[in-house]
Amino acid sequence: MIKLSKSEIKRRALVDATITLVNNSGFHATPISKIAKMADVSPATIYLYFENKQDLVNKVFVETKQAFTTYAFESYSENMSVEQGFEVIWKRIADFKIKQVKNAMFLAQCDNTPMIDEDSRQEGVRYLQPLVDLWQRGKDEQIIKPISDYLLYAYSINPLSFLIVMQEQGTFKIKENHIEEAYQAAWDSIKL
Amino acid sequence: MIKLSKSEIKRRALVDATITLVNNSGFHATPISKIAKMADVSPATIYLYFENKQDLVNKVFVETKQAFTTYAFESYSENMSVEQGFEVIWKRIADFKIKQVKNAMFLAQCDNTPMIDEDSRQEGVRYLQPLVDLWQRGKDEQIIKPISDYLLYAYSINPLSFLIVMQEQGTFKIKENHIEEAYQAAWDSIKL
DNA sequence: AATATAAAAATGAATGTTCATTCTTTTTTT
DNA sequence: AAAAAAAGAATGAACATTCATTTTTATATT
Repeated sequence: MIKLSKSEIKRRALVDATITLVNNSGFHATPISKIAKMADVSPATIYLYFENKQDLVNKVFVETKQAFTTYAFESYSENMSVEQGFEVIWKRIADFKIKQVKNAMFLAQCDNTPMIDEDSRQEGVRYLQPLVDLWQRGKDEQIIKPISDYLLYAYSINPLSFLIVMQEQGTFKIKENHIEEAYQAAWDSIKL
Repeated sequence: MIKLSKSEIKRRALVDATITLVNNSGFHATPISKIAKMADVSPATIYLYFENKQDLVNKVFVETKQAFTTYAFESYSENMSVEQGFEVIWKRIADFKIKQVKNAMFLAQCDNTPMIDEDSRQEGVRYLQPLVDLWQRGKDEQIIKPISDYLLYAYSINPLSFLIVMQEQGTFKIKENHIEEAYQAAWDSIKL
């Protein structure tokens, strides 16, 4: 267990409070004062860690996206077959979204909202490069449909976000067997 | 051409301004004063048409969702085969999202954000009933995978939202042939 | 048809609150 | 005892909503 410095603990509390409150009320409906209170810190202290409110949310977004993709590619290696690679990545993504619902919800809101600055949004996209590369290989080897990466993403990865949002809104509960079904649907829609 | 009353014209201008500005900046970052200005109306006038800012956005959401589903089911009839019915509905939805990007964007933001009150959100869901009924028939006739409606939606309908959002963020341009590809991927992922 | 009058619709300015950010002082660490 | 970190209160701007008037519309009367 790595010992965190006091300021690192504080910073994480801020990041965590931001995610929780933005999930509940949205970015602009969440006052700095509330984030400070939840992180048990003075409002002024936030400005020692971040330039301003916008910088705070941008950084929280980029860091969360990075944590997400790191998790997603954890058990993937480039010398796997395309099908195996995709399965491994897909299932890690599913795993992340189910185990870290809060973070997944936050990312979903960021992706569909003008809340994050364009630069940070772009940075978030770049972390997905390994998946894009895998798809390219899949197209070259004629294993994956020769369609745009956006279509591939829309049909194989993005649906999970929708399911998580639905789950959080309380209308739908994801069960064990759903994951396998969802994976099959994902692969069916992109395989050649 | 139906002649609209003066107040109906004004109301529509308000609805339209709301959608435009919420798309650009998000709900809480959009002041009533700006909506009023864009609709060429005094801020006070908004309160003659809507109870308050929250009521405004709730109503705009419900009405836009209704317009969307009316459009979606326009050319569908219950005596079509399951496959034909699905194709017809799917393509109308695609059509709506491409031709009415602004409205589609707005709905996507509403779906992923705590901006809309729970009641209005629920009301929006109810309009999709005909599609749910069609899926039930498809499952009974063993044409569609026996999986939850949420999974079916996630894999066949929702991906379009993602594509539209990407298109609007300027990273991706939907082309004619994409639609057919996307439809195939949608059907592939839900058919038995 | 023209005018007068009442009702309705719309307005711009005022109000009070909320909030991001800054400033000065205090506490903690080195 | 100096430097760094944190705090709480103060500041000023932005905003949703309301209020007192003005403008427009509809109706009635000549």
